[in-house]
Amino acid sequence: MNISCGRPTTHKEVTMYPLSVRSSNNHAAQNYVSNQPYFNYVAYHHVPTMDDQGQPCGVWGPQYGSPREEWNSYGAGPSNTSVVQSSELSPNQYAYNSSGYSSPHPSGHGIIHSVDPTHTAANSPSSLSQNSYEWMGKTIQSTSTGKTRTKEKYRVVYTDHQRLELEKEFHYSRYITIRRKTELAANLSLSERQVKIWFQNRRAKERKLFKKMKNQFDGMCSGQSDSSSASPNPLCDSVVHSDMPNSLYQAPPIALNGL
DNA sequence: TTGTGTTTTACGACCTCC
DNA sequence: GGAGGTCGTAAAACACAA
Repeated sequence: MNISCGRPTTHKEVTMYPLSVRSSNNHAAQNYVSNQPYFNYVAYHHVPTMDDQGQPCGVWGPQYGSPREEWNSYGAGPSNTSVVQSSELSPNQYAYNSSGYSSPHPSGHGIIHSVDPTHTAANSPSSLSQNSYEWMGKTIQSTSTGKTRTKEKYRVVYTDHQRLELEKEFHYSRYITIRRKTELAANLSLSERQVKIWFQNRRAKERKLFKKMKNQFDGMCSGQSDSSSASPNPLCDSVVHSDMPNSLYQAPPIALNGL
Protein backbone atom coordinates (compact mmCIF):
# COMPACT_ATOMS: atom_id res chain seq x y z
CA MET A 1 0.00 0.00 0.00
CA ASN A 2 1.37 3.27 -1.03
CA ILE A 3 0.22 5.98 1.20
CA SER A 4 1.65 9.11 -0.20
CA CYS A 5 0.64 11.92 1.99
CA GLY A 6 3.39 14.43 1.88
CA ARG A 7 4.92 15.84 4.95
CA PRO A 8 7.01 18.69 3.75
CA THR A 9 8.75 20.78 6.21
CA THR A 10 7.13 23.84 7.48
CA HIS A 11 8.57 26.72 9.28
CA LYS A 12 8.23 26.74 12.97
CA GLU A 13 5.54 29.05 14.00
CA VAL A 14 6.48 31.86 16.17
CA THR A 15 3.24 33.41 17.10
CA MET A 16 1.60 31.45 19.78
CA TYR A 17 -1.69 33.23 19.95
CA PRO A 18 -2.70 34.87 16.76
CA LEU A 19 -6.06 36.29 16.02
CA SER A 20 -8.64 34.20 17.62
CA VAL A 21 -11.09 35.52 20.03
CA ARG A 22 -14.59 34.43 20.28
CA SER A 23 -17.30 36.72 21.23
CA SER A 24 -18.31 35.97 24.72
CA ASN A 25 -21.94 35.66 24.03
CA ASN A 26 -22.26 32.95 21.49
CA HIS A 27 -22.91 29.75 23.26
CA ALA A 28 -25.33 28.71 20.67
CA ALA A 29 -22.98 26.52 18.73
CA GLN A 30 -21.01 25.34 21.64
CA ASN A 31 -22.38 21.88 21.41
CA TYR A 32 -23.16 21.62 17.82
CA VAL A 33 -20.50 19.03 17.35
CA SER A 34 -22.08 16.52 19.58
CA ASN A 35 -25.29 16.77 17.72
CA GLN A 36 -23.87 16.10 14.37
CA PRO A 37 -25.22 13.15 12.51
CA TYR A 38 -21.87 12.15 11.17
CA PHE A 39 -21.05 10.83 14.55
CA ASN A 40 -22.16 7.49 13.44
CA TYR A 41 -19.23 5.49 14.53
CA VAL A 42 -20.72 2.22 13.56
CA ALA A 43 -20.71 3.20 9.96
CA TYR A 44 -17.69 5.32 9.98
CA HIS A 45 -14.56 4.06 8.43
CA HIS A 46 -11.98 6.55 7.48
CA VAL A 47 -8.74 5.90 5.73
CA PRO A 48 -6.51 8.89 5.38
CA THR A 49 -4.70 9.02 2.12
CA MET A 50 -3.55 11.71 -0.17
CA ASP A 51 -2.19 11.90 -3.58
CA ASP A 52 0.77 13.89 -4.59
CA GLN A 53 -1.33 16.63 -6.05
CA GLY A 54 -2.29 17.82 -2.70
CA GLN A 55 -5.59 16.13 -2.82
CA PRO A 56 -7.08 15.43 0.50
CA CYS A 57 -5.98 12.37 2.32
CA GLY A 58 -9.40 11.58 3.50
CA VAL A 59 -11.24 8.97 1.60
CA TRP A 60 -14.82 9.46 2.33
CA GLY A 61 -16.43 6.29 1.26
CA PRO A 62 -19.94 6.22 -0.02
CA GLN A 63 -21.03 4.57 3.15
CA TYR A 64 -20.60 7.86 4.92
CA GLY A 65 -22.62 9.85 2.56
CA SER A 66 -21.26 12.79 0.77
CA PRO A 67 -18.57 14.35 2.82
CA ARG A 68 -19.23 17.98 2.49
CA GLU A 69 -22.68 18.37 1.23
CA GLU A 70 -24.27 17.10 4.35
CA TRP A 71 -22.83 19.99 6.18
CA ASN A 72 -25.39 22.06 4.50
CA SER A 73 -27.80 20.70 6.96
CA TYR A 74 -25.97 22.66 9.55
CA GLY A 75 -26.05 25.71 7.52
CA ALA A 76 -23.02 26.58 5.94
CA GLY A 77 -19.85 28.05 5.35
CA PRO A 78 -18.24 31.21 6.04
CA SER A 79 -18.89 32.79 2.86
CA ASN A 80 -22.27 34.12 2.96
CA THR A 81 -22.51 33.88 6.36
CA SER A 82 -25.01 34.72 8.39
CA VAL A 83 -23.66 33.66 11.60
CA VAL A 84 -26.32 34.93 13.82
CA GLN A 85 -25.05 35.56 17.23
CA SER A 86 -26.72 33.82 20.03
CA SER A 87 -27.95 37.03 21.37
CA GLU A 88 -30.37 36.86 18.50
CA LEU A 89 -31.08 33.20 18.53
CA SER A 90 -32.04 30.67 21.03
CA PRO A 91 -29.57 27.85 21.53
CA ASN A 92 -31.58 25.67 19.25
CA GLN A 93 -31.63 28.18 16.54
CA TYR A 94 -28.06 28.21 15.59
CA ALA A 95 -28.27 29.42 12.07
CA TYR A 96 -25.28 29.30 9.90
CA ASN A 97 -26.64 29.93 6.52
CA SER A 98 -24.72 29.69 3.37
CA SER A 99 -25.44 28.74 -0.13
CA GLY A 100 -21.89 28.97 -1.25
CA TYR A 101 -20.37 26.29 0.82
CA SER A 102 -21.04 23.45 -1.54
CA SER A 103 -18.89 24.74 -4.29
CA PRO A 104 -15.70 22.77 -4.27
CA HIS A 105 -12.43 24.51 -4.19
CA PRO A 106 -9.60 23.56 -6.47
CA SER A 107 -8.12 20.97 -4.21
CA GLY A 108 -11.34 19.17 -3.82
CA HIS A 109 -12.43 20.90 -0.71
CA GLY A 110 -15.33 23.14 -0.74
CA ILE A 111 -15.13 25.51 2.02
CA ILE A 112 -12.81 28.31 2.43
CA HIS A 113 -11.87 29.48 -0.96
CA SER A 114 -15.07 31.08 -1.89
CA VAL A 115 -14.98 33.40 0.98
CA ASP A 116 -16.13 36.76 -0.02
CA PRO A 117 -13.74 39.27 1.44
CA THR A 118 -16.49 41.63 2.23
CA HIS A 119 -18.34 38.98 4.10
CA THR A 120 -15.21 37.83 5.68
CA ALA A 121 -14.56 41.23 6.91
CA ALA A 122 -18.02 41.41 8.23
CA ASN A 123 -18.00 38.09 9.95
CA SER A 124 -14.46 37.23 10.66
CA PRO A 125 -13.37 36.74 14.22
CA SER A 126 -11.78 40.10 14.17
CA SER A 127 -15.00 41.71 13.25
CA LEU A 128 -16.88 39.87 15.90
CA SER A 129 -15.01 41.53 18.61
CA GLN A 130 -12.60 44.04 17.41
CA ASN A 131 -11.47 45.07 20.80
CA SER A 132 -10.98 41.57 21.95
CA TYR A 133 -7.54 41.45 20.44
CA GLU A 134 -6.15 43.86 22.87
CA TRP A 135 -5.17 41.13 25.22
CA MET A 136 -2.83 39.73 22.65
CA GLY A 137 -0.50 42.54 23.20
CA LYS A 138 -0.19 41.43 26.73
CA THR A 139 1.49 38.17 26.03
CA ILE A 140 4.04 37.52 28.66
CA GLN A 141 6.81 35.09 29.11
CA SER A 142 6.67 33.01 32.18
CA THR A 143 9.95 33.53 33.89
CA SER A 144 9.96 30.20 35.61
CA THR A 145 8.99 27.90 32.81
CA GLY A 146 9.65 29.87 29.71
CA LYS A 147 6.18 29.03 28.50
CA THR A 148 4.41 31.66 26.55
CA ARG A 149 1.17 32.53 28.15
CA THR A 150 -1.09 35.43 27.87
CA LYS A 151 -1.44 37.59 30.84
CA GLU A 152 -5.17 37.53 30.96
CA LYS A 153 -6.12 34.42 29.05
CA TYR A 154 -4.82 30.98 29.30
CA ARG A 155 -6.51 30.04 26.09
CA VAL A 156 -8.66 31.66 23.52
CA VAL A 157 -12.06 30.48 22.51
CA TYR A 158 -12.47 30.01 18.84
CA THR A 159 -15.32 31.64 17.03
CA ASP A 160 -18.21 29.65 15.74
CA HIS A 161 -16.99 30.30 12.26
CA GLN A 162 -13.55 28.98 13.04
CA ARG A 163 -14.94 25.93 14.68
CA LEU A 164 -17.35 25.23 11.93
CA GLU A 165 -14.68 25.40 9.28
CA LEU A 166 -12.37 23.23 11.31
CA GLU A 167 -15.13 20.74 11.88
CA LYS A 168 -15.94 20.66 8.23
CA GLU A 169 -12.34 20.02 7.39
CA PHE A 170 -12.18 17.34 10.02
CA HIS A 171 -15.32 15.82 8.69
CA TYR A 172 -13.68 15.64 5.33
CA SER A 173 -10.43 14.25 6.58
CA ARG A 174 -9.24 13.35 10.04
CA TYR A 175 -5.72 14.29 9.05
CA ILE A 176 -5.22 17.65 7.50
CA THR A 177 -2.66 18.13 4.80
CA ILE A 178 0.07 20.69 4.98
CA ARG A 179 -1.52 22.66 2.24
CA ARG A 180 -4.94 22.68 3.74
CA LYS A 181 -3.53 23.53 7.10
CA THR A 182 -1.88 26.56 5.62
CA GLU A 183 -5.03 27.58 3.82
CA LEU A 184 -7.22 27.08 6.81
CA ALA A 185 -4.88 28.94 9.07
CA ALA A 186 -4.81 31.87 6.71
CA ASN A 187 -8.52 31.94 6.17
CA LEU A 188 -9.45 31.49 9.79
CA SER A 189 -6.86 33.82 11.17
CA LEU A 190 -5.31 31.05 13.13
CA SER A 191 -1.76 29.90 13.20
CA GLU A 192 -0.85 26.64 11.55
CA ARG A 193 0.13 25.45 14.95
CA GLN A 194 -3.34 26.12 16.24
CA VAL A 195 -4.88 24.26 13.34
CA LYS A 196 -2.58 21.35 13.89
CA ILE A 197 -3.30 21.20 17.57
CA TRP A 198 -6.99 21.59 16.96
CA PHE A 199 -6.91 18.52 14.75
CA GLN A 200 -4.92 16.64 17.32
CA ASN A 201 -7.39 17.51 20.00
CA ARG A 202 -10.27 16.73 17.74
CA ARG A 203 -8.94 13.28 17.01
CA ALA A 204 -8.41 12.75 20.70
CA LYS A 205 -11.97 13.77 21.31
CA GLU A 206 -13.18 11.34 18.73
CA ARG A 207 -11.15 8.56 20.20
CA LYS A 208 -12.54 9.36 23.57
CA LEU A 209 -16.06 9.32 22.27
CA PHE A 210 -15.45 6.13 20.44
CA LYS A 211 -14.03 4.53 23.52
CA LYS A 212 -17.04 5.59 25.46
CA MET A 213 -19.39 4.21 22.88
CA LYS A 214 -17.46 1.00 22.67
CA ASN A 215 -17.66 0.56 26.39
CA GLN A 216 -21.37 1.08 26.20
CA PHE A 217 -21.59 -1.45 23.45
CA ASP A 218 -19.47 -3.88 25.36
CA GLY A 219 -21.76 -3.46 28.26
CA MET A 220 -24.74 -4.16 26.09
CA CYS A 221 -23.16 -7.20 24.59
CA SER A 222 -21.36 -8.54 27.61
CA GLY A 223 -24.23 -10.73 28.56
CA GLN A 224 -24.20 -12.43 25.24
CA SER A 225 -20.53 -12.89 24.64
CA ASP A 226 -20.60 -16.56 25.43
CA SER A 227 -18.72 -18.07 22.56
CA SER A 228 -20.47 -21.39 22.86
CA SER A 229 -23.76 -19.94 21.88
CA ALA A 230 -24.76 -17.95 18.89
CA SER A 231 -24.95 -14.30 19.63
CA PRO A 232 -28.48 -13.05 19.44
CA ASN A 233 -27.22 -9.67 18.45
CA PRO A 234 -25.11 -9.74 15.33
CA LEU A 235 -24.15 -6.17 15.90
CA CYS A 236 -22.11 -7.20 18.88
CA ASP A 237 -20.10 -9.61 16.82
CA SER A 238 -19.46 -7.91 13.61
CA VAL A 239 -19.21 -4.31 14.42
CA VAL A 240 -18.08 -3.55 17.85
CA HIS A 241 -15.59 -6.21 18.63
CA SER A 242 -13.72 -6.42 15.44
CA ASP A 243 -14.11 -3.78 12.87
CA MET A 244 -14.34 -0.44 14.50
CA PRO A 245 -11.23 0.30 16.45
CA ASN A 246 -8.64 -0.70 13.94
CA SER A 247 -10.41 0.66 10.99
CA LEU A 248 -11.28 3.87 12.62
CA TYR A 249 -7.87 4.80 13.78
CA GLN A 250 -5.40 4.00 11.18
CA ALA A 251 -1.90 5.11 11.50
CA PRO A 252 -1.52 8.73 10.58
CA PRO A 253 -0.42 9.52 7.06
CA ILE A 254 3.24 9.57 7.74
CA ALA A 255 4.72 8.43 4.48
CA LEU A 256 4.36 11.74 2.88
CA ASN A 257 5.81 13.07 -0.25
CA GLY A 258 4.69 16.52 -0.93
CA LEU A 259 1.46 18.27 -0.37
C1' DT B 1 -25.02 32.77 43.05
C1' DT B 2 -22.25 28.98 43.64
C1' DG B 3 -20.38 24.50 43.38
C1' DT B 4 -19.32 20.93 40.30
C1' DG B 5 -18.74 18.37 36.15
C1' DT B 6 -17.63 18.68 31.19
C1' DT B 7 -15.57 20.66 27.14
C1' DT B 8 -12.18 23.25 24.83
C1' DT B 9 -7.38 25.17 23.90
C1' DA B 10 -2.65 24.48 24.61
C1' DC B 11 1.40 22.33 26.02
C1' DG B 12 5.16 18.77 27.22
C1' DA B 13 6.84 14.14 26.88
C1' DC B 14 7.74 10.67 23.99
C1' DC B 15 7.36 8.17 19.62
C1' DT B 16 8.03 7.22 14.54
C1' DC B 17 9.41 8.59 10.09
C1' DC B 18 12.25 10.83 6.62
C1' DG C 1 17.12 17.02 13.73
C1' DG C 2 12.65 18.41 12.58
C1' DA C 3 8.05 17.28 11.47
C1' DG C 4 3.72 15.58 13.12
C1' DG C 5 1.60 11.64 15.62
C1' DT C 6 -0.58 10.07 20.42
C1' DC C 7 -1.17 10.50 25.29
C1' DG C 8 -1.75 12.87 29.50
C1' DT C 9 -2.67 16.98 31.68
C1' DA C 10 -3.45 22.10 33.01
C1' DA C 11 -6.52 25.60 33.09
C1' DA C 12 -10.04 28.61 30.99
C1' DA C 13 -14.64 28.48 29.34
C1' DC C 14 -18.90 26.64 29.69
C1' DA C 15 -23.30 24.06 31.34
C1' DC C 16 -26.27 23.08 34.80
C1' DA C 17 -28.26 21.55 39.09
C1' DA C 18 -29.04 23.04 43.78
